[in-house]
Amino acid sequence: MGRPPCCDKVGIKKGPWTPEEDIVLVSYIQEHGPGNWRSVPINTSLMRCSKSCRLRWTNYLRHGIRRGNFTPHEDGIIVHLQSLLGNRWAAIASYLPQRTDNDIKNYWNTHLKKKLQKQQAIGAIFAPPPPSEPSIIPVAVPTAAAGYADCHHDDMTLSKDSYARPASSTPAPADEVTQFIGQCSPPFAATNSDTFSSPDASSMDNISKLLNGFMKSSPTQDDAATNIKPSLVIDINPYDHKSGGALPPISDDVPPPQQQQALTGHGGYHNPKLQQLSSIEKWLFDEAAEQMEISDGCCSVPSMLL
DNA sequence: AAGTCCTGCAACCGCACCTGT
DNA sequence: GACAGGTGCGGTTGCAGGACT
Repeated sequence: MGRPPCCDKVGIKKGPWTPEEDIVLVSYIQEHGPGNWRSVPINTSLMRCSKSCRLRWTNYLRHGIRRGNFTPHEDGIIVHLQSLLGNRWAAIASYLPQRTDNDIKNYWNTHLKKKLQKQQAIGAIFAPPPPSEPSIIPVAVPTAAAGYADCHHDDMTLSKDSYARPASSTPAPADEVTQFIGQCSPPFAATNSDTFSSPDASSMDNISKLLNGFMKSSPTQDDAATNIKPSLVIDINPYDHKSGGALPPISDDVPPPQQQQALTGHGGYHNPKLQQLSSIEKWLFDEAAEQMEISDGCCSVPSMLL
């Protein structure tokens, strides 16, 4: 007997999610927690396959997600990590806890890749660029704070070299990642208050927006929207709000096994290099949680630089 | 103003891997 | 150890909205 498809092709809804569906999914996860995706469409009225539910949650509804408006610092991190790790978006996303792998992947494909191509073209004509010339790749914080300057300069050289490396080729050795991390020591990880205060708005905004849309689309709700919203939104993610620890990277607030997968990335479960990377990442997050203070949301700037 | 092209993003698909039996 | 089910990841696609002619 063959393995049944992940979801019946018949009767499964595809395409954009409606606010109503989002609410059903959020409500279910709020009650049962993320995971066990197979049971989600079974136990809800959602006519979606489990994968679709998981994707919707992890990429859009999940707590603590920040959307759009990538900062120059995030740009730099993504560019550099992409050069080091290749297209391991999940691994890269683990350094940016408030970004999803899909978001980063899209951003890379639509923005950063073009920037880099442009830069390469310019570099071919004007190489080497004068040090004072503003970089097309905005790696460092706008203030050009000294704390990131060290990271910045090597970013450029290393990245340039690395861009020639096919994305699918062998990722950079873990020690190269370590070096990068050591140079920059950026606040990759969100701190507690970072994640649990203002960025909450990201998730809350997501839900609020969809609720607003839902209310707008529901003629019977009208002015009741503002009254209903809080009760529905109130504790979208009961698992994180009161927790004291740093938000695990990219996890769905799930137990360690999935975190581990998120850290090691796709296909890296038994890859020694990536296992090493995983420990580096753990260290990174621990250290960052201790040292870094909050700033504007995701990639916070150390207080000393403010 | 209308039509076409381009861009960005959400979502889907297929494969790889893990886990439990 | 083999197998089946469940989950995660990366690549790709399709659509909506903006830009351009």
